[in-house]
Amino acid sequence: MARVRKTVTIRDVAEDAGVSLQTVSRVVNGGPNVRPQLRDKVRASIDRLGYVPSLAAQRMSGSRSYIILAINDRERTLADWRARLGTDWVDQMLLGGILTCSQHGYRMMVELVDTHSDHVERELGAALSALQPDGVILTPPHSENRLITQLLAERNIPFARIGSNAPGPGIPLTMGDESAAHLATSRLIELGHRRIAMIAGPPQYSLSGWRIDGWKRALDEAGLPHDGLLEVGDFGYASGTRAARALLDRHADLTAIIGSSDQMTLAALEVARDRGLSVPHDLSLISFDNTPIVRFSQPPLTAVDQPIAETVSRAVEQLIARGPDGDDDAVIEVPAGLVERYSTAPPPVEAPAQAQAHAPGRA
Amino acid sequence: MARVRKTVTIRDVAEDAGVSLQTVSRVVNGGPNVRPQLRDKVRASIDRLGYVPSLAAQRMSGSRSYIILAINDRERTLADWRARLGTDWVDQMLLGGILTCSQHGYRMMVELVDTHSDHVERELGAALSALQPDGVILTPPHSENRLITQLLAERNIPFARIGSNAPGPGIPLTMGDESAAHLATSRLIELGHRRIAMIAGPPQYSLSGWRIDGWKRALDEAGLPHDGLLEVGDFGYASGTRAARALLDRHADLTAIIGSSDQMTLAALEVARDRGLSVPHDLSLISFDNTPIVRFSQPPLTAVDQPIAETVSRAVEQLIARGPDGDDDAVIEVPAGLVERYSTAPPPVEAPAQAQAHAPGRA
DNA sequence: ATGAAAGCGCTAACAC
DNA sequence: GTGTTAGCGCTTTCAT
Repeated sequence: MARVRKTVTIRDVAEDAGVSLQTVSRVVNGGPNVRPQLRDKVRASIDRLGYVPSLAAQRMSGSRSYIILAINDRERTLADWRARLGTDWVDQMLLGGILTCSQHGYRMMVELVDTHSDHVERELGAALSALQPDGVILTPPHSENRLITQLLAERNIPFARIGSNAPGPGIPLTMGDESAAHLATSRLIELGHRRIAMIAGPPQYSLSGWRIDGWKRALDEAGLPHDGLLEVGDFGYASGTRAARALLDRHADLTAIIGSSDQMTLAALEVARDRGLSVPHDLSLISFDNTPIVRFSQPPLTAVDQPIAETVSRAVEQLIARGPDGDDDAVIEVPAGLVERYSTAPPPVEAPAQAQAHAPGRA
Repeated sequence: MARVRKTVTIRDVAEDAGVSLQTVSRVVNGGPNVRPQLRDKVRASIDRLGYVPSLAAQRMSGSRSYIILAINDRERTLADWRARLGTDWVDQMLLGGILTCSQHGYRMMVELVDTHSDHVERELGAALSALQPDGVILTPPHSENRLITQLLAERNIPFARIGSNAPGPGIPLTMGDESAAHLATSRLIELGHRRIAMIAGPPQYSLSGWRIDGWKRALDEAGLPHDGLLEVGDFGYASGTRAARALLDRHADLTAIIGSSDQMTLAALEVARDRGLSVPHDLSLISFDNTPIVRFSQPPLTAVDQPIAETVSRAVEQLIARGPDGDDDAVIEVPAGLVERYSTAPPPVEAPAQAQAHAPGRA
């Protein structure tokens, strides 16, 4: 049994280069006080031996762990993965997170923690103790969970709150939900719509409120009404169905709906189809999220695109740059964009015909 | 500035319980030689203090790192994430991986490494040195990359090869590609098809060949021809378009195509549409992968479902169970299933009408 | 069945 | 500028 090739350690490099451990360490970490000549020599040894510092050892010696931990809601994430509906939130997080982390020599790990559970603290605490991350990224609905933010603050671990702009510890980042909703609503108004409804997300999410605010503001600015035009869902398909039905029942003159999630908007599309309403000719739809499937619905949905990758990337940068101090004040806003597809058009000239028979699609 | 609450270490527990460090360690790791009485006492202290061992320290002291590293092709993965086509390969890996890892007290990390690059060794070597994972999961095309498997074998790190059944080090796992292709083809034959083409994946992927084998076997068993009915793509959309056109040009009597990826099959669907061929009435289509979007095409595609989560889960279990030894022999096969949707039907009674005008969909 | 001692690979603090 | 010393938190020996 051939002896397994031992791991190359800092000691090997030191010997090879004929210097002390400390010098190697300094070179590796770009520390000062190393003569260029020696530095190059050490570098050469490092390359030749293929030395890479052990994360564990670095962590042990009291320096950083070089780990950023991204925390997602366990229940929702698992449900998304299992449903296979193409929700690519986690993928986009990884895209932004892994790339930016690796640029700084960090790694990103993802952890699922249950919000609803009363053992959030245990769960999260365990992850923190085991991993000892240098930074944590919180996503809704964790971003504003007091138990979580307090725990992080107590342990003095820098963290980012995505989808939260509340004061307090942690770096707040948003995707400009108010502006995005305003933008979407304005676009609809521009197209000529006067009755624009919104299916909002659940109130536990701050961004649900921001989107309502943006919608209302655009309506107000145009002197348009919004009473009775708001329904609240839970981001899920079924709630979208309920909401769309209620809205359509209540307002015969409704010509546009903004849904606060793809699933709810897709549900609205289905409700419209059931009622013989053509989208976008009788009813315009704008969605939030812009997950892959809205490009494949009939018609493809106009949607507000959440810049998740970019936001996570920014969060990582902040976490790494700021380190353990806590200048948490300015909210970082990464603006969302509006992707226009085929679910938006000018409203019908007359009120939409009730259940007009229209060209049958398949099914 | 209040002193940050120090991390709870094994020493704290030892003091609290009035025992030695070693005893605590034994309790934590389920070691033998601890009186139940003492064990309970220690456990109580652990709970009270909320002690969780530091991964880094565990790793340092020569025991396991409790990390499983999943390695994906950098280029392809980033392309998928950026394209936002709903490819959920990584999500499914995480679903299977994270859950199974956490059941055993492990964590999963994902790393992107570039196959094509000549610095595979450096890239992968660096990740291994930094992370020192207890196990590695390779996915195609890495699974059969000699540079990678050799490196892993040399370093004596247990690894799983997903999508590879070659002999050699590493635990081989497949998703039964031969059987799946056979199943899909048989189903088509059962429906009455006699001319069944295949658009295969690139030859660098073993599974491309297996799928061809399964298709041929089913054809042979039914006494059906397969000459001229095979085209090779690269899994991408454009290659699917090319292949479908070639196939349709060559065989006026073609009534079914099996595509070795969703993108290629979706491309075939588009080609059929362009030629006025109705799917499934003129042409049946079966896809491989079953990513979310094939449920939303018109019509939704019948597809072979790759049990990625389950396969990764099995890989993790093997890695953890086997440890550093290497009984690498039996191929573990996690069978794929066939999800029947609406792209498959009996072939037309006559040869399909050339460019028959059919009900216009949107666009 | 339990404890004491040594050391994993690295960096911070302090010499020189 | 560079080397030496001490420890990080844990698990291994090895005693007892």
